[in-house]
Parts: sequence; structure tokens; C-alpha cells
Amino acid sequence: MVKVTKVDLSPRPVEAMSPRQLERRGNLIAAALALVTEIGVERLQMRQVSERSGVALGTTYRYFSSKDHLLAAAIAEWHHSLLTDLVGEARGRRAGLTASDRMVRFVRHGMRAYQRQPELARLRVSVAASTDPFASEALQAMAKADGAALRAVMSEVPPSTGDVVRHIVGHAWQGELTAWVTGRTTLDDARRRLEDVVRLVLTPYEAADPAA
Amino acid sequence: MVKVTKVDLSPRPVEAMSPRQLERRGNLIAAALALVTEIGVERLQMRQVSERSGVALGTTYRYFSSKDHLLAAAIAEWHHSLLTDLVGEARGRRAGLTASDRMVRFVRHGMRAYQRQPELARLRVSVAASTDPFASEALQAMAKADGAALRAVMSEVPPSTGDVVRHIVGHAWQGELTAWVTGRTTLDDARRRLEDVVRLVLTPYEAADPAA
DNA sequence: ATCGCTTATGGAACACGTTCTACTCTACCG
DNA sequence: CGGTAGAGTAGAACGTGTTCCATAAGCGAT
Repeated sequence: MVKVTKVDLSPRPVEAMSPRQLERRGNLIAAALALVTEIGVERLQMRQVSERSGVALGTTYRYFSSKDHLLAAAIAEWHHSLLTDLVGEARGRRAGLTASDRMVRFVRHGMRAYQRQPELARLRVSVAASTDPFASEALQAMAKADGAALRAVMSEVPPSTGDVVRHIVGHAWQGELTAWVTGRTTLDDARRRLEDVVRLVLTPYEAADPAA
Repeated sequence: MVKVTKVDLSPRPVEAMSPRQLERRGNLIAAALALVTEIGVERLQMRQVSERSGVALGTTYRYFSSKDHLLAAAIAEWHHSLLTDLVGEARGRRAGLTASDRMVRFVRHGMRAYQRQPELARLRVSVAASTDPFASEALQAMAKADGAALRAVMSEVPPSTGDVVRHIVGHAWQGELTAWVTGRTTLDDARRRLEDVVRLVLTPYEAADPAA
């Protein structure tokens, strides 16, 4: 008798994984990140990732629905730790700076981080348009973390417009990064334009009481 | 005796093509566009495109360096005609509207066009991150046309800040489109947010003399 | 310990973008 | 005209993401 209904082979939610499985998952992500910084997204192959993390190729697809999904998880992880750094930095020098100044520093440091790891910038860009639902989910989580970080940096901007401002900065960041890694602009121009955007959109809050 | 240097097989510039070649090129782009709207980017295959346009597969690659290049050329063409429409529309109702209002209408109509052709929205998004130099070139041209159109719609905004505003709107547009086609947001939310962005960034010019 | 289920493994198989090969066709130069 | 270079054609071949299959572990319930 032949099995009529196939077993579900799409990735299980992370929360439902055993420790052993979480470890495998972590290894896959770590291997992907390492390989990306070593040889670049373009040359990264799923076969390498699974080999390096000691997992069979087929099994990799039980953890990540696609290459995009794996890459999205990888960049999300890195980006998350970057954000924590940046927020920590910003928190340190809160006093005496306007929201605009703090935000400019924030994105400047962020851009520098990507400058140091251009392959990760490429990774972020290459994954941003993925239509894999699991990858989308990971990207959405990343955008949410972004939003929280930006909110922390512009505490004095009221939530209503702050929301819009966050989208503006987020989109501009992504857009300039994309333009850079695809060779449509230089990194300096991208950085400059992103800072211009921040300033334009935050100058109304220049005069807000910075001591508040 | 074996040939040591291969013949150059990268696409020749459009200006240097014979009429016969321009026609083939046009057929390829038209076939690609038609197929995208019929079956979607995801299912489009180079073999189909070349078959439908009566060109050998290998030859296709003498006109376009990659699938991305072809798709970029295709969406650029469509987007260009969309822009012309939108600018025409906007020109018609110039009187009595602020830059902000005109721009809101502009992006609203633009979004509606993509709503009517969701596959083309997907196409635009899927091609935006391409690293193929020829595709990049096409995208850069598209961005330039975008800029010109936006400039036309916000004639009363001074060039210095207008430049930044154009980048903001352009990035936000692309970003919201991306979020939509990847299922991270609904079309309504995307449209709303894009309009919010436009308004936030153009309200300083609300008071500017609309009769100017 | 043993059944019975799920999960993992190794490797073959498949799909589609891209490249290669051998051949034909066309245009032009003498 | 005949010969040659370039451009096109049909289709095989190759690489890599993804899927499939047969088999082997892992592991909770009896």
C-alpha cells in the first residue's frame, strides 16, 4: 500500500524544536553567515552550508524552506546584534543631542558596519525581495526590530508622526544600501543621502527640548 | 589552430543595433512582458521567452546578459509608459492643488496601476536588487525617469530639498511595493503609508503659493 | 528491550538559468 | 562569383537549488 498523503516537510516553528534541533538550526545559520563573509552570497551553495554544519542536504530543507529562508534568518540574526550595538551606543550619548543628531549618528554607524562587512550588505539586499513566506516572516521580524530601535533613538518624536518617520528612514536605508551594492551609487553618496533624509525629516524636532 | 580569444558575447549597446536587431530586441521585451502578466515572474522561463519571440535561446543571451537584464529592460519599459501617463494626469489638474496634494494623487494613481497589474509589481520588486551590471544600468535609468517625473509634480519645491524629497518618495514607494508583494503588508496599508510619507515630507510646502 | 513513529542521512533525480558546440545563413570585400 | 567574418539556430551540456527515495537512527510508549 502506498502512502497517499505526504508527511509535512515544511519547517517547524523554532519554539517547537528540541535542543538537538535548535543546535542544528544554529549551526546552519552560523555556517551560512561564515560562508557569506568568506566567499560572498553569490558563490554560496546550499551543499556547502549543509556540509560545513554536518547536516544532510535534505535535512537542511526541513529547517529552512529555501535558500532565501536560511539567508533571511542569517542576516536577521546579524542585523539584530548590530541594532543592539547601535542602540547601546546611542543610549550612551543621549544628553545634549537632538533627535536628528542622534539619528544621524545612528545611521552613520550602521552604514559603517555594513561598509566593514560588504558581503553582509549584499546578503541583506539580496534577501529583501524574497517571496518565500518563511523568509518574509524573518524579514518582517527584522523590520520590527528596526522600528523598535529607531523609536528608541527618537524618543521625543510623537508616535503618530514617528511611525511615518520610521518607515521613511527604514525604506531609505534599505534603498540606499541596495543602490550601493548593485553599483548604482557609491557608499559615500549613499551615506550622505541617507543622512540628508534623516535631517530633512527630523529638523522639525530640532527645536524640541533636548533635555526632556 | 585553436582560437585563443573568444569573441565578445556581451550585449551590444542599443544604439549600435541594426533595425532587424532592434526588432528582435523589442520582440524579446514584449514577449517577456506578456508572459509575466500571463503567468507571473516566478514561472517565466527564458526558454519560453525566446520561443515566443522566435529567437534562439543562445541568441537571447546576445541581447540580454541575463534573465535579470531582460526583466529589468521589460519593467523599465512598462514603468516608463506608466510615468508618462501619471505626469500627464498630474499636469491636467495642476491648478489649485498644493504640491502635497498633487503628489498624493500621483502616487495613488501609481499604486492603482500596480494594483491592476500585480505581476508587474512583482516583476519590479524581483528585479530591483539585481547585481547584473546591465540590469543595474536599466534600473538606474528607470530611477532617473522617476526623478524627473517627481520633479515635475512638485515644481514649487526648491531643488536642494526637492532632491532629498524625491529620494524619500522613491525609496518609500519601492519599499512599500516590496512589502506588499512579499506579503508583509496589505496593499491598502502600503498605499496609506506611502501617502502619509508624501504628506509628512511635503506639508512644509502646503502654504506655498499654489498659484505660482 | 521492542514496537512504531518521526527525523536524519546519502545520494540520485529533476528543473531551469546559462554556456557551449557544430552548423547555417547573410553580408560584404575582393 | 567565391571566400570570409559575424550573427543566428538547434540542441546538448553543465551547475546549483530543490525534491525524492530507500534506509538508518532516535526516541517515547508499552
